[in-house]
Amino acid sequence: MVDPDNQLNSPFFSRNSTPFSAESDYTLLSPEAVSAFRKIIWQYYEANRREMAWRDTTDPYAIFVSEVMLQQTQVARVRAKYPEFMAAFPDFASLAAAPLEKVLRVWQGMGYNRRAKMLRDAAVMVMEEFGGCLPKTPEELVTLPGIGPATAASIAAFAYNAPVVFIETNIRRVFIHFFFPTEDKVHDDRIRPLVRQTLDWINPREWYYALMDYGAMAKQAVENPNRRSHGYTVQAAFDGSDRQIRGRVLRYLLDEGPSSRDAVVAACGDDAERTHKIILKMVGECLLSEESGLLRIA
DNA sequence: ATCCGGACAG
DNA sequence: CTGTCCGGAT
Repeated sequence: MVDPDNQLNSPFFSRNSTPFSAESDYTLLSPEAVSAFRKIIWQYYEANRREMAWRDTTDPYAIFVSEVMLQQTQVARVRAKYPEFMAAFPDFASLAAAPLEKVLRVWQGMGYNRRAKMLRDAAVMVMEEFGGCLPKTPEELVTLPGIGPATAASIAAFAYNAPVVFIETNIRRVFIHFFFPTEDKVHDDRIRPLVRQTLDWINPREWYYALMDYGAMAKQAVENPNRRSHGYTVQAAFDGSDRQIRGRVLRYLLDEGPSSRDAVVAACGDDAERTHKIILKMVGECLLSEESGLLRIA
């Protein structure tokens, strides 16, 4: 599996040993590897724990907001926005009752604006279908809009200290770095059993904080191991992209209020036909609506 | 100029 | 399974 002459960053592979329990079984870690791995992660965490407002609480709403914000968004940006959002919408009831326009206004700068709509819609669903109480199991949580497998499991782990197994980018990076140091196109299906075997079943909440902090550090320390994950892709440039136009359209309507489509098209893009299509798509997503000739935040 | 990040629709 | 969705940092 591993070229013994390769210089490896992972401490788990040497000339004559691997962290796995059998030479032909790369799914079962040896007990020694499990405890050595845990020790590395815990020791790092003890010395380098990252402080975050949403780690100081187990309020399900606070965790829920933070996890949606953290989707596709780095910690630094969430840190800056989170207090403002929580002050504006302190609980499920206030978020559920808020007009989308108000939510998007607070959301500005976070990007991927559909998240803000789904977050508000999820709050409505919590109020109406779960009696104002966030469900506890990942199975129920994924039924909420904007909550996929990773976010559902994160919420279960952080709000309820549930020993769930999940993978997000920091976790993936740690496991690829330590256990697949020379492999390419590593599937999450190969990582998940290792996450399960190394999980701290008593304190999954702190364990996942520790894993994520280590993973965030690891992308600075070594060439990002996630480039060797199966799903890794390089994104198209932002400049000149549809995403950029969408961002402009939204900001224009927030600044100017309901406007004619022509005014928005003129202000937000060079190619009128293209901008038109983008606007129509946003209407299709119920981010915008159009009535009596005026385009507005839905 | 390049990098980073989960959900969802087609 | 593949393409789409944002913006700040570097």
